Amino acid sequence: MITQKTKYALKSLIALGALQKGEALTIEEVAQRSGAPKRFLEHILLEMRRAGFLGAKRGRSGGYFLIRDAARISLGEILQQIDGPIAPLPCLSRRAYQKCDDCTDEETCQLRRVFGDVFWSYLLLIESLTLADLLKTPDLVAHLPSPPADTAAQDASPNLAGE
Amino acid sequence: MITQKTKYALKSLIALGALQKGEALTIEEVAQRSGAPKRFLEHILLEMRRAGFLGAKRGRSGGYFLIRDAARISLGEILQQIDGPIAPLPCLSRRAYQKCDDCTDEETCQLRRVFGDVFWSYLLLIESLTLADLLKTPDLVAHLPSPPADTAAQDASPNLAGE
DNA sequence: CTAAATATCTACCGGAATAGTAGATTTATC
DNA sequence: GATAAATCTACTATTCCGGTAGATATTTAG
Repeated sequence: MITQKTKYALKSLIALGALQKGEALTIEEVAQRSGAPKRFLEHILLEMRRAGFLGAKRGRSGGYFLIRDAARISLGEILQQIDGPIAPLPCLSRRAYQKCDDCTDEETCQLRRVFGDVFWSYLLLIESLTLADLLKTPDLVAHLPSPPADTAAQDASPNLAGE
Repeated sequence: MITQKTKYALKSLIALGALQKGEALTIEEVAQRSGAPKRFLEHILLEMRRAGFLGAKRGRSGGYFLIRDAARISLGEILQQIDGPIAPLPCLSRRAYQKCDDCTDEETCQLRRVFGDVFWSYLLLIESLTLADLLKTPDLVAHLPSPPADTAAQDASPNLAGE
């Protein structure tokens, strides 16, 4: 599960990404559009400003605005900035690498090997998706009978029934 | 991050999967081989028995043993049984579906769309990996100069540097 | 110059989840 | 019948998540 905080962050980025150049939104306005509690959102927007996604202007008529190209902000980068390290095992994170306390030999650890593969393809995907993808409006032809993601999920693989 | 509990569960399954037909291990023995605290492991093994992965024999000379073919137990199934629903959003889980409280329209929700894609390919991968893959011994040619998973990760994509 | 509107800083807090521990009980074997 | 094993139920300490609150700094409108 992604955290509520991340949800708010993404919704805020979507709201801010939809603005014209030069426009800005106050925390209050972002709160309305994202559904986040204002005082909680303060922390989140501040964090994203420090992460370099957003700029802020203080004082009257101030607000937040996107300062990086939406197509250059990857989903992976956002998730990392908000939730911290995303590797399935500490020994697979480069930014926050940590030896697993019990692990005797990383080179032969089966868990590391298998989760390394999983993580690698996961990373590849979330690094290739960007805020620009999140900004794409659910397009006009969205309701055609052609295979949308979730029905495809049900049909293609019966034993995925769990999730 | 996968939980410590899941780590113990996987290590236990690896230990039990390496046994010959007819053999069993006591909790104590599994604890030694997996590194898990014995009293904690009790819960975990019990859960996996109830999940249908393991069988147990009580009384003197009892123990736990694998009752399903390792090649038929997917990584995804294990993760789900131990940690519960694994979907990134409640509205993407079928077993534990829940409408996101704030979401007005699932069909046009950008978060749902994007994370649906991510989740779908993640599922595909972890459902195709099995306990049998975890049991493969780190093979004899493991230390060749050919691209292992982690160095590949560094080279192929510079801006994955974060994790 | 002053008031108001804004972002920013620091601290705290309740509930849930994680990672265990502990005691008592049942079941099978020697 | 003693012993060794799984099983059941309950409790606990710590950390993380999702906030709330108060005070401060900065800018603009009047």
